[in-house]
Amino acid sequence: MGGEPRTRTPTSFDVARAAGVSRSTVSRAFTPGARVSPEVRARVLDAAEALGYRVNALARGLQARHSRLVGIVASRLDTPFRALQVRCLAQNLLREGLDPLLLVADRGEDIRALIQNILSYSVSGVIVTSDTPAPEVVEACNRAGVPLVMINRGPASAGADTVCLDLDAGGRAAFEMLRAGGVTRFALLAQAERTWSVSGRAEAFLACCRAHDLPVTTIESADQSHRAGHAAADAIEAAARRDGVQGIFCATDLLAIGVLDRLRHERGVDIPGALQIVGFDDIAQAGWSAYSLSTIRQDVAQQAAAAVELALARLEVPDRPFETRSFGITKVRRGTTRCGAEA
Amino acid sequence: MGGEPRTRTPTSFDVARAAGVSRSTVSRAFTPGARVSPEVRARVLDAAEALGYRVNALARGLQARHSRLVGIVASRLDTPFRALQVRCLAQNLLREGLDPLLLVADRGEDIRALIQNILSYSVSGVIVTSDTPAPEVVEACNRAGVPLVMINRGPASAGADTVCLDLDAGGRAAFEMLRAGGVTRFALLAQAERTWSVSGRAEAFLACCRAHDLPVTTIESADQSHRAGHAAADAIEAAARRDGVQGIFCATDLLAIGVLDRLRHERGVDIPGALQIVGFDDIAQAGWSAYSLSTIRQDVAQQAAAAVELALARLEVPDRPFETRSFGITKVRRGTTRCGAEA
DNA sequence: TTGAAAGCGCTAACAA
DNA sequence: TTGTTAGCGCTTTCAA
Repeated sequence: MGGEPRTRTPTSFDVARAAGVSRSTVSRAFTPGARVSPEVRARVLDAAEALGYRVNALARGLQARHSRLVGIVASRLDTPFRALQVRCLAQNLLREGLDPLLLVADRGEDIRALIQNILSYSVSGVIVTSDTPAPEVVEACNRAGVPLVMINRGPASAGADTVCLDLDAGGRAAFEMLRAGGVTRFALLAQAERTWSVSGRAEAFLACCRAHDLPVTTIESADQSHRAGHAAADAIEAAARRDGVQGIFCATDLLAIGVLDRLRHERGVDIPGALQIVGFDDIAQAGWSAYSLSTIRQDVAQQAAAAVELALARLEVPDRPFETRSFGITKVRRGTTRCGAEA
Repeated sequence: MGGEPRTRTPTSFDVARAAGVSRSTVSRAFTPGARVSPEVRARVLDAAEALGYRVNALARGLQARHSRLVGIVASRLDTPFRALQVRCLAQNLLREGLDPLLLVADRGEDIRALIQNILSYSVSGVIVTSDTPAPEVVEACNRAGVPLVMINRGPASAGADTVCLDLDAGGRAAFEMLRAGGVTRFALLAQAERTWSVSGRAEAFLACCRAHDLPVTTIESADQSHRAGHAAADAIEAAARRDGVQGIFCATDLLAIGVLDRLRHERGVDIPGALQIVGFDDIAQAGWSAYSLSTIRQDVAQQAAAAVELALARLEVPDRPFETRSFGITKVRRGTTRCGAEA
C-alpha cells in the first residue's frame, strides 16, 4: 500500500466529458425510464464503469427532496424475534432498492432526538417495530410528511399504516391448544406493562377462558425476557398448586422458555404431564429439542414484506387512506402440550 | 386525517429570516465549535425550535463530502451472536453521532452492488462483521478512501483496521477446560468452510491437542448453525464410541447447542458424564438451564466499541498505519464439563 | 463576529 | 433525443 494518488471520486461531469455528452444525459442514463438513446446510454455506462463512477446518493436525495433511506426503529435488537424481524425488513427494503437506516431505541435513548436525526436524512419512510409507545414518532413523521408504518402496534392508529396480527385468533388458539390437552384450569403469564400486541393476545386468551366459564389465574412478569419467565416460574408453580392450574399461556416464547428452564430443567417438573405450556411467536429456540415448545406462530417474513409494501404504496400515493394489514397465526403443536384433536 | 396544509420543511434560510441573521450564521449556530456570539446563537436556536428546523443531513453531507452514516455489513443477522454484535455496533455509533446504515449480506445477495450502494452515501466508514470473505469490499472502500474496520477477519489484512480475538488463547482455553475435566481423547466440531475466526480457534485447539500428544478426531459440520450441530451429533457419538472420545470442542455455541439437543435431550446421553462439551461465544442461550453450556466468551460489546473507535481514529488521521486490536477471552464453566481446577 | 458569494453533485424544466 | 440553466440546502472562504 502507500502510493496511490488519492484521486477525487468522479462526478457526472467527468463521465459526461469522457462520454462526450452533457451531464443531464449522464443523469438520464442512470435514471430508470428516462429517454436516452440506447447507444448513448451504453457509451455513458461504459465511461462510468471505466471511471468507477456511481451516482452520489446524497446529491440525488437532496435534489429529489427525499433519499432512498428508510428508517427502522427497533428495540431489543438482540432478542431472537426482533432480530429476525429486522433481518426480514432489511432484506425486503434492499430488494426494493431502499436502504435501511437502523435506529436502536432501547429504553434510555432519547427517542425524540433519534427520530429527528433520521428524519434529517429525508428518509422515504420509517418502519417502527419497537413496542415502546412513541406518539412523538408518529407526530414527527406526520409533520415531516414521511410515510410511517407500524408493526404490531394496533390497527391504523391515525397517522400511520399498520401491520398487525389477529390477536383474537392468537389468544383463542392458545386457549384451544391447552383446552384440547384437557386443561380446565388456566393460567396466563404476561408482562405488566401494556403493549398492543402482547397485552392484546393475553386479553384475548382471558376472554376465551371467561367465555367458556373456566377459571384462569393471571401472573405478571417484569418484562418479556427469558429472565423474567425464569423468575416467574416459582409463582406459576405456586399458583398451579393453589388453584389447580393445568395449563399456562406465556405471552412470548422467551417467557415460556424461561419458565421451562426453571420448571422442567431445574426442578424436574413433568411438562406437559403436570403442567402444559403454550408460547407465542415461534422463535427458533422454541423448536429446539430441549424445549419443544408448543406455540403460536406469527409469520415475520410476511409481516415484513407487508410493511415495506405499505411504505412503498404511501410513497406513491401520499394521501391514500391509512391501511391496516392483519395476518393470521398458526398453531404449532410440539411437546409442551398433550396432543389433542384440532379444537 | 386530511386537512393540514403540508408546509414545506423549513430551511436555514427560513430560520435566518426569523432570527434576523444570515444563513451562514444559522449554519454556525449548528456547527459545534464555530464562532458565534452566545446571544445570536440562542436567538437562532430559538427560531429554529419554533419553526421545527433541523439541519438537512443530505445537504450537509454533500457539501462536507461525507455523511455521518456508517455502513454495517452483516450476514445471518438473526443469529444470536450476530444480532448482539450489530446491536452493540449500532449503539456505539449512535453514541458518537454516527448513523448505522445496515447491509445484510447473506449468501445470494450481490455484495459488490451492495457495497457500491452504501458507498454512494459518502459514508464515513464501513464496519464488516460478516464472515464471508470479501476482498471486493476492501478494494472498494480503499478506492473510495473510506475507513474500513473488520471484526474477526484476521489481523490487519492490509487496507483495513481490524478487531479480533486471541485465537490461540481461545483454542487453548477450550483444550484446557476439557483437559481439566479429565479428557484425554478429544474431538473437534467445526464447519468445513474456512473462516478466520472459526477455523482459527479450531486450529489452535488442534494444535494444543497435538502439542500435548493427545489424540483428536475432527468432525466437519455443514455450517455454524444449530441445525448443523444437531445433524453432526450422530457422527460425534459414533466417533466417541470408535475413538473413545471423552470431550469435544464445538467451534460455536450454536453448534454445541445443536449437539446437546440431539445427544442430551433426544438420546439421553449423559453430558458431561459420558461426553464433555465446550462451546464458543457465550451467546445468551448457552446460559439457559437446559444447556448450561461451558464455553469461551468473547466480549462483543468491547469489540464493538473498539471497532467504532478505530473508524473514528482513521477518520481523523486517514493515513495512520493500520491497527489491529486483539481481545482476550474468558472461560465460562458451566454444566457440560466436569469441574476441575483452573488449568 | 457577521454577511455575501460560490459551489458540493445532482436532476428537472425548458429549449433546441 | 440532447443540452442549457437553475436550484435542492448547506458550509465555507473571503471581506467587512
